[in-house]
Amino acid sequence: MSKVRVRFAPSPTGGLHLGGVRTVLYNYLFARHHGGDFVLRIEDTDQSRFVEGAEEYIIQCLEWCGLIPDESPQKGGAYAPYRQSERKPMYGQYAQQLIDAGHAYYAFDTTEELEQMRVRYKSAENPSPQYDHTTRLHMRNSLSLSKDEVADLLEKKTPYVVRIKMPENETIKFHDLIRGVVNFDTNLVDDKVLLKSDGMPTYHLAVVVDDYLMKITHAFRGEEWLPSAPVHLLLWVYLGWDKDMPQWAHLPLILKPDGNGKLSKRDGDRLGFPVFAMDWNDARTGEVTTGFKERGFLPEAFINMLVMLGWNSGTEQELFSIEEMIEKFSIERVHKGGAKFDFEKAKWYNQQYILKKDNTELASLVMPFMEAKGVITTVDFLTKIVALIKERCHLLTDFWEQGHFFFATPEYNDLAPLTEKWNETKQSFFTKWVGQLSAITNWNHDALEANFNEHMQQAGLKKGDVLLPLRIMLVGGKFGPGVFDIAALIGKEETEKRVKIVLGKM
RNA sequence: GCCGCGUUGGUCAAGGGGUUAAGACGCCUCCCUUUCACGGAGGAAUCACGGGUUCGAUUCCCGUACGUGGUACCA
Repeated sequence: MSKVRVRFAPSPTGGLHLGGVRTVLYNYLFARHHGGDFVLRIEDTDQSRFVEGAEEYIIQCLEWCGLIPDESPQKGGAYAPYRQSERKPMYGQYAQQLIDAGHAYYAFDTTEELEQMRVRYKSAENPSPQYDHTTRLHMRNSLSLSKDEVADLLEKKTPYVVRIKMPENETIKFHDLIRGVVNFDTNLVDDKVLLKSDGMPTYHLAVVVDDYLMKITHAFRGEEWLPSAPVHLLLWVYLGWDKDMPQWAHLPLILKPDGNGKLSKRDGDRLGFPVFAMDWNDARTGEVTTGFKERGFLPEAFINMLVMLGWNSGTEQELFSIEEMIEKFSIERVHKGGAKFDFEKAKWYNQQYILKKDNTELASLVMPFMEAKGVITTVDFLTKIVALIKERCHLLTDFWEQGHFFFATPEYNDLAPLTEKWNETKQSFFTKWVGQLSAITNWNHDALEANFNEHMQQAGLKKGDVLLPLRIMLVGGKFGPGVFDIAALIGKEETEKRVKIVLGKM
């Protein structure tokens, strides 16, 4: 059996959708599992949709995810070039081969003529008429025109496209790795354009030619490609390459959490979660769309969450290292049905990885998020804080929410929980306690707690009376890790300062 | 409209002719902790519908419904 070769073939038109990353993941895992190659091919045949920077962005996303291709436009490889725009000269001959064999034909119809055809044949039973065996003889193409007319049009450099001539009354059958046998009736498939008037191939021709030339053995793509699969199957046969045709797998869609339908960037904006892997800065509109990375996800967690969206190992295991995924992944265990994206579950995955992560490493990952909030600190100090608050953080951005009081004195916007149950006893207890703090020589958690308890008992108070007030004084709210841990970390002076500030407000 | 694909709790899902139909997220209760969280123990909640086949269907077959994708010189 030949070496496994798979490919991810995005078109550089915008942000990298989480469904795209999952397709990359499944390709990558499959390739690694079988000791094969993973190729990145850029499908930029539509120059009108080309977006500046999109290709570099895709590469960066793959790097962040740790899904590095073996061959790519940047890296090169034995099958270069890996950008379809740079492969343009290669497609024409195959289109010609198809024409010569009678499996494709020239079509000279203008956009307006196509539009007229659709209007003319449109009816209640047939709302979207196709360019197919029922209509092609009524159009201007090398099937309906005489040889001389065609030669003349060609001679005059009349713009044309090349269309596949779909056969009549045939059933195209193929085996999909996920869905099993799938059938299509060729009468219902239209004569897809293979070569555009600008000489560029459409996806349909390009995907077949490139998969053949690049010796792709397994082709994984989204379910939305299933209806055009018969065109691709036929092309493999007509070009005489069917012995080398890759095995197909059409991946289920990732759906929006509410309602139905494919998950789109809009849903993310609407429901408040990212859809793209990384921030996407659209050069055309100037719009910035938040990505999972910038939202505070760890790449390992992002990948783990994605692998489980449509695949499972058949066991109860949910957390997998990339090595385990490679070992256990199999395309046959991919679900047929689409999966609704659940941001809560995504956050849970991230939390699991935060909990596992070494504190020092975690601190360096959290650092940029702190700096973005204007916090200036050292990895050393941040490591201590991260250790204390990590178990209540789902995202890297949560560390600021949960720990900002370590870096700045709280603003005490809401002291109501304190004032409600405040009294003279508490006032004098805290005044007295804060007054003797300077005498404490070993400023640490245990010593502080012992000292506090001693004063508390002398004043005839209980933990329930004074612990929460102390927390609010130090933190500014009813949250955070143990109070004495906080006091130990922020230091004696800051502790004194905060207690006095609040005492002054009571 | 037509064609393709799909349908197990709110979500991700295991399973597959006879089961108390796993597990996870989320939700609820309790324990731990005098905050929150982590951790622990419980709980509510599911086989879209109708026909077959069968001693027996969630599982197999056929319909229906619903959803979704496609029906471009976009991928």
